Formats: sequence, C-alpha cells, structure tokens
Amino acid sequence: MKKISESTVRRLSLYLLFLQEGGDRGIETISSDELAQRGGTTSAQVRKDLSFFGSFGKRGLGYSVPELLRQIREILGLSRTWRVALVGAGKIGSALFSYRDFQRRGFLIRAVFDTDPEKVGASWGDLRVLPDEEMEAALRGEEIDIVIVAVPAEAAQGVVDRVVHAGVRAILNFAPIRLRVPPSVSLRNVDMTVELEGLAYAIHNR
Amino acid sequence: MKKISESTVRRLSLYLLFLQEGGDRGIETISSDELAQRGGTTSAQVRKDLSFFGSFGKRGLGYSVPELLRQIREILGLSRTWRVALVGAGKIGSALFSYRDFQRRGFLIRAVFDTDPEKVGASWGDLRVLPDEEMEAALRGEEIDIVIVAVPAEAAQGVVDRVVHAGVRAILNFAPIRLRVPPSVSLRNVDMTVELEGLAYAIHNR
DNA sequence: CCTATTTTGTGAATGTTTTCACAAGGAGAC
DNA sequence: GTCTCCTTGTGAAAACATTCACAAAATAGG
Repeated sequence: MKKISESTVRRLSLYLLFLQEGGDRGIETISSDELAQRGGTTSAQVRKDLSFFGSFGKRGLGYSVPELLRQIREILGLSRTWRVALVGAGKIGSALFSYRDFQRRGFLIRAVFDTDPEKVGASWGDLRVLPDEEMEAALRGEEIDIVIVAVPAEAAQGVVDRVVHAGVRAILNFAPIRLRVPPSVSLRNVDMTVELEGLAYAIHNR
Repeated sequence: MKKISESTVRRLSLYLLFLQEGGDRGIETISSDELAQRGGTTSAQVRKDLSFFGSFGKRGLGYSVPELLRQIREILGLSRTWRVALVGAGKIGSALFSYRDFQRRGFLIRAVFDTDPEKVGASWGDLRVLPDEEMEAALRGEEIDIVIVAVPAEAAQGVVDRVVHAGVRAILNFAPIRLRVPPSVSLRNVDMTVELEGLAYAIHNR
C-alpha cells in the first residue's frame, strides 16, 4: 500500500466526526464540498484524501453517508475495538479515563497503573489502579494494543521503554518530552505547551 | 516578515524544551546536530528553522545555550507572560488548571468559567469559578490574551463566538469539534480522539 | 602564522502536499 | 432518449517543506 501522509489520516478522522454527526441527523448523502467546509479544507483535498483508498462517491450526487462512514471506519481500523492502558493515575489520567468519547469510538481502557501507593488499589469504574510492578504482566494479560502515557516528564522514557519491551506497538504521550521508540512502534504526542506557544507566537507576530 | 510554517514554530517549542533542560544542567554550548538528535530531526532542519529569524550560532562552535534560549523565547513571544482564561470547569479543565508547566512557561490562568451552579463559586487556587454570564466582562476586565475551551462539543461553538466577540484573538480548543473563527483569530485544536485514531490506523495497516 | 578541524548559514536540488482544472459519470426533467 | 445539471476522480501544475552540499567563519594546536 502506498504511503499515506499523517495529515491525510488526521483529516479522515475529522471527516468521520462530521459524518457521524450527519448520520445521527439522518442525512443520507454529502458532497466533498460540504465535508470540506466543515473541516476547513477544500473539496479537492477531500476527494484526494479519499482517492488514496478507493472511489466511494457517485458523480453528480456525492457520497452516501452510511457507506462513507463504514469505509472510513474500515480504513482507520475502527471496525474493531482497541484495548488501551493508561499509565499515570494523576489529574490528566483521571480526566482521560472519564472521557466518554474514547469509549464511544471503540477505545476501551482496560488497565490503569500508578506508582503512588495512595492511588494503587483505588476503584476506577470497574477497574482497580494497579501498581507499576504489575505493568508488564497486565499489558500482556489484557492484550493491550495502545498505551497512554500520562506521567511526569522525568518518568516517561522509563515507562515507554518497559511498555515497548512488553510488546506494545502504539503509544500516546502526554508528557512534555520527546520520547525515543524503535521504528516499529508508533508514537503520537499531545503537548499542550507546544500548542499554547504556537498561539503566543501568532499573537506576538501580528 | 516572511511567513513561517506551523511545523517550524512547533519545532522551535521543542528546541526550547531541550535548551531549558540543557541550561538547567549548566551546558554552555550546543550544536545543531545535538539539538536535532533530541528532537528527532536533522541538523540542517534546525539551522534552517533558526535561519528564518537570524543567525545565532558561531561557526565551528555551535550555539550558546543561554543566548539561543533568549532568542527563541523572544521569537515565540515568551519574554512576557500571557493571561489565560479557562472555559469549562470539568475534568479536563481541572487537569489543565493544575498543570504546572503552563505557569512555568509564563501562561497564567486568571479566570475560570462554568455554567454548572454546582461548580460556580468553587475555589480554584486563588480564583473562584465564575458563572458563564460574567464571561465577557471578566475577559475584558482581566485582559485575557488566550482562552482555553474545555466544554462539551455541543457548547463549544457558542462559547467561541462569545469569546471572539469579546475581543480574544487566540483560542486553544479541547472539544472534539472543528470550530469556526474569523481569520483574525488564531485557533489550535487538541483532539485526543484524532491522535488515537491515527495510532489505530498505524497498527491496523501493518 | 599556518593548517587541520569543526560547525554554521544558505542557495540549489529534491521530495511532498495541496490546488487546479477538466473529462467523465450519473440523475432528473421532459 | 436527449439535454442539463452536478459532482466525482485524477493527472498536471503550483506551492511548500526538507535535505543536500559546500563555502565561509571560527577555534585550537603547533
């Protein structure tokens, strides 16, 4: 399969969002132009993005909402559920845990870890916060696909090394640090400080 | 001034992170290559990024850490502090409020708003959660530069319209929705679902 | 002072992503 | 069936971003 750019994948996620919304409101059909307007891009971009994976539209009509929903879900790998573990039961971890949209999209948090004895053992939903030492065993036992790292920056690389060693291939990192992972592991960073600084730059240079 | 790409600005933020770390450890000088390795990029990229703003290095030697720190802070507009307001006092809002790195980088949260009567009036640090209705007045009164939106998706566009109308020029959005803002307003999105879906795509297509 | 070594700054080359523009497919009216 | 609208799918062009490659500057060691 051809190499698909990260921007294209991001936009597919966005299209999915609008399609779901539209589907809920019973809209049957949508044009590349409508999708584009909602996503702040152009109709040509939408069509090009989709064209990497096939031709899902009907000329003169647009795209069938349920059909395109199904196709994009399939492309992104969302027709199955994904088993997620959360490392770090602090404020951010807790906010992520109760973030309903994860579940709605098929990302199920199956394990939570922390080092703090105060937190270990606490009930989170139908889970209990597990101690750090049980991480490797639980990652394998629960067949975790994706790990979310929500620990302080100093601890993040250590956690990631262990997680990678335990066979996990995808990591979402919230710690403000650039992690090293082998090329076989996918890593995404959510760095709120970088975003704020981008805004500061934008205001400052005007 | 020439148009600088978003990726360049993001990388500057990253360089800043490493420089701060290096500065704390008393390192005096750093080469583009060292900076590149830590940031997962190339030395040419580092030099090109910096060259948009001036020439800060010494040939044969590299960059002075304190000097480059000062320069990048100046470029990004971080030599002043920024006044931030938080709309939405839920789980995410609360996690962001206690996120120490914001303050450390000069982003000071000066106001928090919510619609929920249970939350309004609560003490958050040295602030009180203000009711929604006081938002416009407080944004102006506190001279807020940047607003962080941490409300449910359905409420986000309404909040943003009011915030923009009150004169705020920069918004960081955590709601999983694409907001419409006039071109004079800078908007960044942090969408955790998009990141997770990107990871799902990566695992799925391997 | 001269040579060897290091590392910057930057045009030019290459690679990637977005936009353009239009032929071709499909639906509906009559 | 033919004509008129629409809107897709896609090569080609344009815009944008990264990498290459090397002259120029600075230092260190004799």
